[in-house]
Amino acid sequence: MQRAYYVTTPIYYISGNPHIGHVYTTVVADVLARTARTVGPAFFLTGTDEHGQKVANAAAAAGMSPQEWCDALVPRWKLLFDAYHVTYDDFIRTTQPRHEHVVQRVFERLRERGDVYLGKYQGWYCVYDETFWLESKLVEGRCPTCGRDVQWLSEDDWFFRLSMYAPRLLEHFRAHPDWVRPKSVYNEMVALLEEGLEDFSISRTNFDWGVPLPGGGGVVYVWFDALLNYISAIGWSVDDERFHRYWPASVQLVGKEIARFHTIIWPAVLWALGEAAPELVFAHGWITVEGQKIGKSLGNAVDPFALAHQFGADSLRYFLLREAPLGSDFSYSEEKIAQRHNSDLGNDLGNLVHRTLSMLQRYRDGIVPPACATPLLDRFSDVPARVRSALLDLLFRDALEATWELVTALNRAIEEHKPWALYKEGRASELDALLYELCEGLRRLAMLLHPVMPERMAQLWRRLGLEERHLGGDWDVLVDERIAAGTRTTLGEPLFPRIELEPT
RNA sequence: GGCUCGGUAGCUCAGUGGUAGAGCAGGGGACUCAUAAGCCCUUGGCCGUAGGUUCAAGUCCUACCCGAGCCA
Repeated sequence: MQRAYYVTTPIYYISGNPHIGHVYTTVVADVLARTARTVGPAFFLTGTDEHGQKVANAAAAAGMSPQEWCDALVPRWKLLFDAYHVTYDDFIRTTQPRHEHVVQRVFERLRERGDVYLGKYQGWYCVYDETFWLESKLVEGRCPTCGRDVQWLSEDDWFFRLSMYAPRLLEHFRAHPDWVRPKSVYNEMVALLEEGLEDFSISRTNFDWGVPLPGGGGVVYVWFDALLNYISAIGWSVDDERFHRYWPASVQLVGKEIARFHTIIWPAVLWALGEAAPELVFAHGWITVEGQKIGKSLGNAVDPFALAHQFGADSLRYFLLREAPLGSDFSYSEEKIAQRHNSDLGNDLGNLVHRTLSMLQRYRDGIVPPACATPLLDRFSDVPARVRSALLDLLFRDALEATWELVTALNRAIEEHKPWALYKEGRASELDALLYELCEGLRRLAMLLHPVMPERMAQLWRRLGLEERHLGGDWDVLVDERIAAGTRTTLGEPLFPRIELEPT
């Protein structure tokens, strides 16, 4: 049985509309999945987190049942991911029976094993954040994170014996210093573990929009329910062979605010079930606007559909991967996007494509000349391996910089050999050789950049007269194939037309 | 209050105790296939501050300042 590459995003809480931060996480996962698929089988999971009081409240405010509310919002998320060319293999919703079934099975398993017990849960509760607070944490009697009023709750809930797993967690962290990235998050989690852990409440009785506990007595706490999506989607306890083809996950992407759930609670739960911890949890930073976190309460959320329309989804994908450091916050602006688009995509890459295909059209009727040696490309023969390994290691900036070495080299080759002069002087074989190498170079660029800019690179692939089904295949095979003499190319409009921003 | 990560060119960031770097932006030049693009050359640095260790510190140590976060 071949192990597959398994990448997950967080499931997105469906109390509101998606913003650019959700696009970011999901696009990163998509690039990983697309890259992994060039090597072997891969599975990319995303989805929505639909339980909890906040969803119930939002639905009530809209005059809908919680399920109606979720059903109405899910298509918006799917449309957004489609708009950004995201190729998830599965989209899980925590209200689906397949998920609820697994959640209940997990609870039963933990109860059988004695990993949960019934205890008293009480404290000041913030409905908005769905969090209990100690008296000492309140700020002027209000929620310390959102400033809203809190209410006193006291209920009998099930607790997971998280404290019992602290030594094993610490041991796991020490034995796998790279399993949580970036390092800052790893260090913080180790510090938490060294302070010791409290047991974790996994059920609620104060509201009912959640997975019912088997045997009654409330619902599963939304956070516990949500974590289990990563294994319910791939058939835990339902199809063991399928489950173990994917688990443990290769990469689980999370926002830094939920690193704790994914690197402390999550592995402990998995161990309680007899399963392994994920291989890597990567906590990414936030996309901010002028340094401010994006949020509907701040009124600074930019419509991600509008951004895709304005700049092109692939340009946005490129921008986020090239410019944003994955492990820390990133302040974006339309000026930055336009600048990256114009300099890298328009001037360097797009113009290279256009001038090459234009000369091929002018001098050779758009037909790829006879195959010949490609000494320049041979000098860059290590680029595909470097790009692939950087992408799979989540070093997107490195991957793109390595790719641009090839872009620059091809632009230089044109200046150096001056095909317009070769043409005028009738040096046909030299002109053929140069044009052939340029075409083959473009083909490799389309291959290398396809995970990042799938739509634009598919377009380039078509203009090169290549069969689209080959794009996305094994890079080693693709490199060996080379473009065939006689292939008919098309010039077309610029791939990345320059963007001039309106002065504000 | 304790802790973590960061502070390097106008911007985004690399940097292994051994002559401070890249890309973009800025300035200049030659060219014409091309999206006024590309190519060549180039300006630009108290490496947050102050001490210390060392033959030698952006790099190691201490304190402090600023930013982001975690914990109490």
